[in-house]
This record gives sequence, structure tokens and C-alpha cells, in this order.
Amino acid sequence: MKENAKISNAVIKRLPRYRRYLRELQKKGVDKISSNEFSSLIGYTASQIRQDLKNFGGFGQQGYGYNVNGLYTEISAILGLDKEYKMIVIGAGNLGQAIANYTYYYKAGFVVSGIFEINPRLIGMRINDIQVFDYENLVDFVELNNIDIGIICTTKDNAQEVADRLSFAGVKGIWNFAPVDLEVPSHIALENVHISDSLHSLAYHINKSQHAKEEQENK
Amino acid sequence: MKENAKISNAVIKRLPRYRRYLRELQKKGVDKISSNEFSSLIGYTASQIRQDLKNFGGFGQQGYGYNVNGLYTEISAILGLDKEYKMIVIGAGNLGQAIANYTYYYKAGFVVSGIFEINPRLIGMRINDIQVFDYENLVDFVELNNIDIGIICTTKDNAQEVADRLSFAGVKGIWNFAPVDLEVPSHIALENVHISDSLHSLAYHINKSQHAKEEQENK
DNA sequence: TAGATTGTTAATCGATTAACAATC
DNA sequence: TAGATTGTTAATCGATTAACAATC
Repeated sequence: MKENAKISNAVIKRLPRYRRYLRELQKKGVDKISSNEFSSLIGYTASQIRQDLKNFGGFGQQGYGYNVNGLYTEISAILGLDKEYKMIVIGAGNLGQAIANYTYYYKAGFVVSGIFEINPRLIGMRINDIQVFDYENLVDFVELNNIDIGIICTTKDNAQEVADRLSFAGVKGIWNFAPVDLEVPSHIALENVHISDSLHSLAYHINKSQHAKEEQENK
Repeated sequence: MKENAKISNAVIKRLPRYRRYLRELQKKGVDKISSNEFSSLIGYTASQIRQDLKNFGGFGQQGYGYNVNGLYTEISAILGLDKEYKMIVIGAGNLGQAIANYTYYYKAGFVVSGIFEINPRLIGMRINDIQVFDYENLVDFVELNNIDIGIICTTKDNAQEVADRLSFAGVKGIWNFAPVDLEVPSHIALENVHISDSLHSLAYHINKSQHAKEEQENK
């Protein structure tokens, strides 16, 4: 794996998708695939697939294609999915609980060590197998347990304060579900899941389709 | 609002963000903003802001700037947020419940009319104020209640079947939370929230930061 | 070896940024 | 009117696609 040249974010965003398709191929027992075959499966051009993979080094073999198992392992390693991450969730509301459970049960390699809350009625509870702690103890907990990732599931008004505290405590990454854009120091990785923005894009496309449909009908 | 020329998806994806910032400005009682001021707030270049808005018609006034209330209303209308959408959730697991509640309580204009399940132990229950129905009755329900949007919160293995059924039933859009890429007819809007892909990108960026940090320390 | 398919360079396309004339 | 700031055209930048030589 080459570590030098800057990889564009567009490429990175495609990697998890490559990995998903490779996993499916693995399950089906396919052991090699050409960029052309992969293209018709995944919907990127063969050219793009080869360009993307080239960024990290040549994983293919001329005249043969790509080895499915090998490429899956490589992409997993590039994404850092061969490591384990310790996470905490901040905010024990609906979304916090769902994300905690989702990650806890379905994401191998991502361990949820606790949920943090300010609501005293929730502190001390267990949500499935995950303990709810007092938000006041967050910094100590992160330091003591070497937490890698903080998952923000608070309201938008509290999210920046939580991000500041997580940054101070020394997490390496923040996964933000609150509908705001957070400011974090540049050495901390930040990934947003703006659910609400996604819904609003959907609304736009629904109306766009309707317009197109109506135009069609008026002809 | 101009309805002709094709607007690129990059522009559409920025609209909800513009809207969020305009809402905050509104709350603060700001009534006008120039593209330059807006730029330093939102982090897009002033040029880009003017280009983006130009796509939909000139909302600004030379020598003055943009009217905050007016622009908020315009962008809301462009996104179709002046309408009401009827939605159903498919899958009453953790994520389905969370998304149902989130949308039901916090998203004005998006009404959740029910959750659909195959698990007989959940059918007939109420989750907060939302009724859980039998998945077998989905098509009739969509037709009878003019459901606009189906929210897929099933496992990845069931997601395509659900998408097919929703498409057949006549929804206008699908909001997909299952970690697969769905095939839907082109007249149906599809928006994916690939939570898992987002987590994997985060893992990549965490490791990238770590590499950079170590290189720094070795110097 | 011949055929297939990658790795890589070159061409194209689209999106972002810069510049400035129009105009409030 | 003069100053400010948009709307819009032109220049730049980056990402995608096409082409083909290298090589398995």
C-alpha cells in the first residue's frame, strides 16, 4: 500500500462500496474479476476502477484481473478495518440508542463501550448490553479506556460543546449525527451523517420527477 | 424559480446546508447577507454561492445582497419543503423505530403513517404514536393512503424486495437505510443513507491522521 | 506465443473559482 | 451619484473517461 500521494475524497468515498461488492463476490465464491466485469456490477467505469485502485498500488495482474479475496483484504486494510475501534455514544435518545445498538451488534471491529447522557433518569441504566454513564465523566472515561471515536447523537445545540469535550479528551475521530457542521481540530477525523439533509434532497428529487412526469403528460 | 436547465447533484446536495444556515440567521434576526458574509459563515466561496443560487433565478439584489427570509423561503420551495409528505417505515428494528420517531417528531412536513413488519410479535403494537402493520398489507396501505415515501430499514437481504414492492405500490421516493445499492425505476427518487460506509470512511481518515502525526513526530 | 487485461498517460468533461460588467 | 454587490462570462482546476503500451 502506497502511503504518499494525497488521495482525493471522491476515491475514499467509493472504497466502502468496492468492499461491499467484493464481500458479495466472496460469498458467491467468485475468486477473480476484471475491471470490466466489476464495472457492470458496481456501476463505475472500468477506467475509474483501475484508476482508483492504482492510487494504492497495483492490486491486479495484467491479462488476469483482480483477485477477489486479495482485493477485499487490501481495501479493508486501506480503510483501517483490520483494526479495532473503541467508541462511545453521546446522547441516549432514540437515535443514540439505535446507533449504539446497530454498531454494537452489527459492526465487527467497532466496540461501543458506553453511552453518555445528562438526563439523570437515564444515567445508570443499561440499554441492551450498553451502560449509560454520566456525561460529566466523559473526559476521564475516554482517557482511561483509550476511546477512539465519539458518536454525537445529541441535539444540534449541544453538539459543538460535545465535540469540544471529545477533542479535549483525545478521541481520534468524531461521527456526527447532529444536524450541524462542527468545528474540530484538524488532526481529528470528522464524518457527518446529515440524515435531515438527505431527506431534503429526497424531497427535491421527488418533485423533480413529478415535474418531468407532468411535462411528459402535457405533450 | 427557473424549471428548465438540469441542475447538477452537487448543487442540490448543498441546498439543505444553505437552508440550515439561513434558518440560524433568521433566528438571530439577521435580515440581509452578502455572498461574501455568507461565504465566511458557511465555508463555500462567495463565487460558488452566487453560481448556485443563479441556477434557480436571481434571488439577490446588486449592491445589497440577499434577503435572508426571502432566500430561506425560496430554497425551502426549491427543495419542496412547502409540501407535506406521507411516509411509511419498513422494518421495526432499532433503526426503523429510531428513524420513525425522529421523522415523526422532528421533521415538520414529513408525516409517518405507519411501520410495516413481518415479525408477528411486533404487528399490532404501537411504537410511541405509530402503529405497526403487517408487511403483507403494504401495497393496499400505500394506495389507500397515498403514501409518498417508503423508508427502508430492513436488512440488506430484504431491501430490494421491499423496494420492488414499494415501487409497485406507487411511492414517489425511497429513503434507504439498508447497506445495499437498490435498483428502482427511474421515475422513483432514491436517496441512500449508507451509515456503514460513512463509518468506514471515518476509519480511513482516523488512520490517515495517525500516519500524518507519526511522520511529524519522526522528523 | 497470442489474448486478455492491467497500469498509466493523454483527452475530455464538469465543477469551482476568478474577474468584471451590470445595476441597485 | 458613488459604492457595493450581484449576475454572468471566462479561466482554472480536478475528476472522469478514453486510449494504448506494458506485461502476465
